[in-house]
Amino acid sequence: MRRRYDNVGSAPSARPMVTKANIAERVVESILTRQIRPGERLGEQELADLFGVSRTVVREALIKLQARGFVEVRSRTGWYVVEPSFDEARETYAARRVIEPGMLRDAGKPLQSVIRKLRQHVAAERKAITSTDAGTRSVMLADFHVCLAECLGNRLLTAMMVDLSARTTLVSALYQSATDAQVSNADHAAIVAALAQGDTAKAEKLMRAHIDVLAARLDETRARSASSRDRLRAALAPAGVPKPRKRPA
Amino acid sequence: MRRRYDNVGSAPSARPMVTKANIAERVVESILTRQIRPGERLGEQELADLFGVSRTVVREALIKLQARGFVEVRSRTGWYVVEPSFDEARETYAARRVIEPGMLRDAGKPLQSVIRKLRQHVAAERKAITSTDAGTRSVMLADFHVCLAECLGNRLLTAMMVDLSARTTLVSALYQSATDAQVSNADHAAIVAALAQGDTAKAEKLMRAHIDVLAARLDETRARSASSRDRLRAALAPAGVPKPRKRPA
DNA sequence: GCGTACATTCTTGTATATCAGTTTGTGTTT
DNA sequence: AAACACAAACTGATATACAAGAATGTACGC
Repeated sequence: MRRRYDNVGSAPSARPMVTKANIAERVVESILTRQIRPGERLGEQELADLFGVSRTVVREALIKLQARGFVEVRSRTGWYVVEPSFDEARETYAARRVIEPGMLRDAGKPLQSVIRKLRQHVAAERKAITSTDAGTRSVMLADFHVCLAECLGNRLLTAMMVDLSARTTLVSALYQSATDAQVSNADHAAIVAALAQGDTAKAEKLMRAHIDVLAARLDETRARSASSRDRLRAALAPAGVPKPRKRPA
Repeated sequence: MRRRYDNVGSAPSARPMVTKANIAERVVESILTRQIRPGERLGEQELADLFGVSRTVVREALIKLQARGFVEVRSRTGWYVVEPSFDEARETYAARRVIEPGMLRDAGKPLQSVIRKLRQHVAAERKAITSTDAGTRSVMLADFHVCLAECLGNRLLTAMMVDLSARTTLVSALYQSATDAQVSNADHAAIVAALAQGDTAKAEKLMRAHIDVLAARLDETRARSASSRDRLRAALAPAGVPKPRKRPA
């Protein structure tokens, strides 16, 4: 029988000793990389088997994610990644429009080290854009905003930005086509530049514009959901669309 | 044996059918009314007995509260209401300074019904001030900020403000003496007035000043904690303070 | 008297068992 | 063939059992 702390110390790690924090983290990561889409089902037993723990641990992880607004539970039916409504999608960007420029406004003259770190991030973004992996790319772009919060040194706001990032990814999966990474990267660079020269007002303005551009790309008609119901509605469009012929026999 | 849904419909309610949402809600309420102080212990079994449910339900409620930053768990020792550090206290106000004026900025010209509701709230505050109950009073004042978020119609930001309110209460319990309700109420009134005449810029400014006043009242030396360790440090001051004489016997 | 080892108790952490609602498949009836 | 009734399987919700660690009280050795 496998002991509990197999992988502590120098043990060659039988299995990675999964905790509920790990599970929650992995789910959030998968949301960010779009490996998990809105509406996707996350069964307790399924995850328990996958991670090799009891349903209890999985359940507690899911409850945490529920509190952060990433999943919801339909009683005796299943856990599902949330599918923000179009209204909620707008509210997500509205919240970011409130918080992010606000952070910059109160930033003061950032330290040299902060500027450096942000520049590094923007450079990393640029490099990532050439990479073929669309997942990495969008994670990188989203992470800029978290990085910013982190750099400005408020843990509360950073946590909020982490959650807003993931939520934005979900929203984007539902209501936006692929975003232009080049443009976003340029925006980020401009914001950092303004910050570097101490012009927080300008940085604030740029950030607002940046978010508005993103929000403007919300497309209500898109809504290609992964949930059975909404996906159905999209697939079984009531009229106008040419349907494939019925199979002869 | 008691059936599960005794209290639905017109049943005279054997017991109130407590869910984990109820428990979490009650704890937050108690934090807001300062019936529960930072550092206070919340044993799983204790709460389970109190609410008449199993530890499982209590535990899940606590995990939710943990995700919202209200409680923390020390392994195999117990759950405790968080005691924000002085830095975290400042960050709490910093976050509010970012979010609340930002909300007002993006508010646009609020609807007449919104103005009315806010005025009602401010009036209710004024009335509550004369009440002797200090708990009700501070809950009311804190709720203004939530009410504002709610009125401006962003559920995400509202949820954030709810959590920030509770957190502010905890911070206040640790690092602030009783706040001047009169002043706060007047500030709120002024903000609503500015909002009513469509001057969001002014409202924004007033809000920033209001929060700054609150934040300025943070007193690091105060820190009268309920946690054993910190309370000890305060009680057993190492030197300088006159100590009561030893008992003769 | 003092310090340490040990045992007891208390608390959370994890797993399992049981309960109850939802969904879905099937057979029956009309 | 369609509608309905019913039953079986599946899933989360809750309670309980047990394990493991932390804190504390106690007895022992010095």
